[in-house]
Amino acid sequence: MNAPGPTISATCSDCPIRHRAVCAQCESDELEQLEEIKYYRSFEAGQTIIWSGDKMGFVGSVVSGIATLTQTMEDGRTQMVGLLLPSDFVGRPGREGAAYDVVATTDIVMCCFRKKPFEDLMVKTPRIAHRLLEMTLDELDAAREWMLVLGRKTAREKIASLLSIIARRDASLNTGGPSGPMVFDLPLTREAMADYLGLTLETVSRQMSALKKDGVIRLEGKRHVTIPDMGRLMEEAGDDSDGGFLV
Amino acid sequence: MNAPGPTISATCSDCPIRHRAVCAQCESDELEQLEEIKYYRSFEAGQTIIWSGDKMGFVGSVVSGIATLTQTMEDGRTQMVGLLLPSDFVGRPGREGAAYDVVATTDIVMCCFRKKPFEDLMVKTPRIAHRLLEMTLDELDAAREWMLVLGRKTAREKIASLLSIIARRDASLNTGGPSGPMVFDLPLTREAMADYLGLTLETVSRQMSALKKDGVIRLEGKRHVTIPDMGRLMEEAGDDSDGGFLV
DNA sequence: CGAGCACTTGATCGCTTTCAATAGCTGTGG
DNA sequence: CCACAGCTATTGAAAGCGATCAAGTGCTCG
Repeated sequence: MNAPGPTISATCSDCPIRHRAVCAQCESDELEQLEEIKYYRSFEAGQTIIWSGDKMGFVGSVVSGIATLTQTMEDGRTQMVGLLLPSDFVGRPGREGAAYDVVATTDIVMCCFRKKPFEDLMVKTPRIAHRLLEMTLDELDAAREWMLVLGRKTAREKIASLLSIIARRDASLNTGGPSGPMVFDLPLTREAMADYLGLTLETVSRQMSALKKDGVIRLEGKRHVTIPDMGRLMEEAGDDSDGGFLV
Repeated sequence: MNAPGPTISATCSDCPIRHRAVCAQCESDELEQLEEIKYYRSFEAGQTIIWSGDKMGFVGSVVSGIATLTQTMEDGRTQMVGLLLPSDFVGRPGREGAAYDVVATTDIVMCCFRKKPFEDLMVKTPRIAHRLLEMTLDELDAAREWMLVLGRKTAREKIASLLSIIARRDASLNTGGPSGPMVFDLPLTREAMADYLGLTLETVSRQMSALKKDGVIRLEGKRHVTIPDMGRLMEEAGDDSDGGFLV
């Protein structure tokens, strides 16, 4: 089996993703019902959590760590189609098989629910279904934003877009305001960035170097990134610099 | 105002999209409630139905015709992020402004619901919320499929992918089985195809000519397409030819 | 110290874009 | 009835960007 991590505190009220995950709107009695069908699983960095096409026995939330959703063509070309961060939901109620590979990028902890009981619970508690709809609509928006990046942006703009997305998400989890320079660690290898952006890893590397040379980003080691001027980065991404969050 | 078409029969039971739209799972009493808040609107080909950023007063379903969802960058580059066919849902309950431009590609009829009453109804009737979740999950799958096309396929594969998608959707609406050659009219201009695929219209035109020369498709006029061998087209699209619908 | 891995950098190739000219079709008006 | 504008689509030639092929660097771990 796979449970490399230490024991995890099992009460929902202590849960770090309590107010952002699929259970966010649940009342305490509903939480108790969820608590009965939930269990935690840990995966190590690099492990495949779910294989595309396999039967899925569970759905669940990412508690900590990062995972990716990828599609692969017969000849091996791959495209990442989702980046799963803490509180993101995995699995599709109502479908038997998985449509994508889910791979742990870092060590990861998931809060899993057996699929059938979860589906039953969804019918009984509209708050869960409602929250899931909300999250799915957000994911759809993110996917469409990404289609613009994939279809119409240059390599340089793609890299800048990815960096600005990671920077913003990091900011929303940590310090409140994007005041002053932003600093974070890239959670992805160059290859994973390439799979996300529809590029080769060589091009990713070249554009990272170019952005560094032009002073748009600063790099310490390969992964530690500093953004001195967020507005500048967003210009490079081809986005409006006045940070309009989706209207 | 805009109502070029003839009067439209207003009873849900006669509705051509009754069993596929957001109302598909409703019982007759629920339909009656929907009937009270619904109204039809018609738009002519080329008309913009909703401008990105505008306040949306309604949500609704496409009854007949085709519309597109597009995003535009400041410098004018555009990417289509959705293709709306009959029964598809437009609008996002719970959000004020529109995130994308919605444009009628053909003359189109929509079944609209005022947003606020629809949102109230959604809370009261789980069947509507459930169906909307189902449809949103399907759209998310389609968007992710499209991310693979945009990120990793060649121009030739992109064209073949688009043609096979249109051919399959057409088949599911019309005759039952994909037996023998498939015939349909392209609902999109070369430019719209290019916006869908992240290509230029010249490249679209060249690849259409190439597929025609190689016997993968036949063309009469600019828009009337015949697919002699669907398996061949799917190979050209880089998909498995044994028609596996998403596992 | 050497193997393995992630990443960087260089040189070349080729696909898609860009720029440009032309064809075919439809509707309008002299 | 034909000329012409306006639009969509096709085709050609040249340029550019990212992919591909190929070394080489730097780090970690045994």
